[in-house]
Amino acid sequence: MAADKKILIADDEADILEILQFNLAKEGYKVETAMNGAEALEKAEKFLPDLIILDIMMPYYNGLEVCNILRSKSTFQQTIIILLTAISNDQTQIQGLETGADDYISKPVAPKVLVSKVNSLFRRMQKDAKDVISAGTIEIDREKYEVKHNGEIITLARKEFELLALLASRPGKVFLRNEILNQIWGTDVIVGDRTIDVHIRKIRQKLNMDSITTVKGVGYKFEA
Amino acid sequence: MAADKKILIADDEADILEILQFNLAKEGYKVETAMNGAEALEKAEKFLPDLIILDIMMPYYNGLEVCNILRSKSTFQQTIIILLTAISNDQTQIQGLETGADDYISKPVAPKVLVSKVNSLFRRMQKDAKDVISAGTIEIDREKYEVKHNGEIITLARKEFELLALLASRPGKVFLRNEILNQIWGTDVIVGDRTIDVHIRKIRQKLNMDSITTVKGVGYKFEA
DNA sequence: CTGGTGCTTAACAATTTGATAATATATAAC
DNA sequence: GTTATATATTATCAAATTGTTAAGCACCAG
Repeated sequence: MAADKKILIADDEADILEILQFNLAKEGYKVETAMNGAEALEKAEKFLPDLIILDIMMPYYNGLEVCNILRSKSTFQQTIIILLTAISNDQTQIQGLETGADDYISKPVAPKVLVSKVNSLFRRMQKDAKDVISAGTIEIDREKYEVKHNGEIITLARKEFELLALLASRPGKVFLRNEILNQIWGTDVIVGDRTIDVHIRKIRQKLNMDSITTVKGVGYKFEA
Repeated sequence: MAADKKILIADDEADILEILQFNLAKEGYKVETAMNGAEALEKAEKFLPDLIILDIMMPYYNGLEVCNILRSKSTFQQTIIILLTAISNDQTQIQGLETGADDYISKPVAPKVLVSKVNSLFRRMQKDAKDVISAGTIEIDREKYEVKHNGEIITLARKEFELLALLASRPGKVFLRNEILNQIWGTDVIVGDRTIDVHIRKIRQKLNMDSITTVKGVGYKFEA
């Protein structure tokens, strides 16, 4: 379940660090630790965690500062950040949320609470995350206009991209030629019969795999 | 969590309105509703929502029109706008972005999807307001109007700066040409086709690196 | 008034894309 | 197995898109 997600914990109290580390590691997460703000920043850069837990009260950059610095870097825009606060003071909590933290937990921390919060944050972020279609070894990101095959970026021209995105939007479904024409070329543009074939061919060529199946007399479908 | 953010929903179907309203209110948002375009405009002025959800197909000004009108007023420049579209047609989606919408959701809408999209948009917008963006070796300071590349200060003219800041606000995302025009030149100014290219060229020249990628037929994107 | 800067445009070059035609191959029907 | 039909493949060309350069205008500081 935890699928080797990486977590960085920063707290200046060694015993708390240990308890949290133990409990999260038990869940299957890969955990690194830091004892102050500066170290947290350093390790974050190297370790590239998916989630970071920051104690607010730490030497050399406190938790809020670290959070701020991280959030200003594009690398950490998507990283989940949880703040640990000793005081359940409203001010601090609000400040934390303004800083861009995703959640906060007030000390003392019950390990069970932390673990379940971490799990649920991962679940939530996954849903929220992004507008990408992923099917098998292929990932299609509409926003970035980018297709990845086994992690490798493949450059598709506009029509090719749209065609693939359309087919992949519903894996398994057979798209009639007319359906494809309407969706991608619109109803007022008229193109010859072979045009679709040619684009399909180019996609197959570039993806270098047979993920697009021809259903003769009907249309095409995408499958992982 | 939702910190009394205000949301306005406009749709002519009463039941959809009710479902969405219920789900968003449950999350802690303050929700108002409108059943047509004219009413949406009216309520927007009074209620001053932080986020507006517009069905595209509505009587008395459709969603696209309402979006256009709102965006032309300075009051609503910062307001988040989501379009609801019945058709998953690319054309409509692209038109929506060109009109200045921040996102679109295709019907039928799963309440959970909407809620998480709303949450993530609020989070994203919060980040975008950041004064300092840093991506890779580049640092952009909105307040000082200053760009640093490897610590070295690079002087960009205003339009150049704004263009770079826009692209860098979401590394990886492809900005359509019209999206760029709306964001930087506004909806009422009309400039020639090559203007964007020329500015892009100057930025590339001054930064002396290929961090801005052309996606032919679509737009430009910034990458670290 | 003058020189400099920023913004836009026009004109042209360079590039990429998408569509088509022509031909080959595959598939289903008979 | 042959024929008719649908799709695959390939090369080619026109159209669309972007890159580049230089020039013109507006504006501001000195």
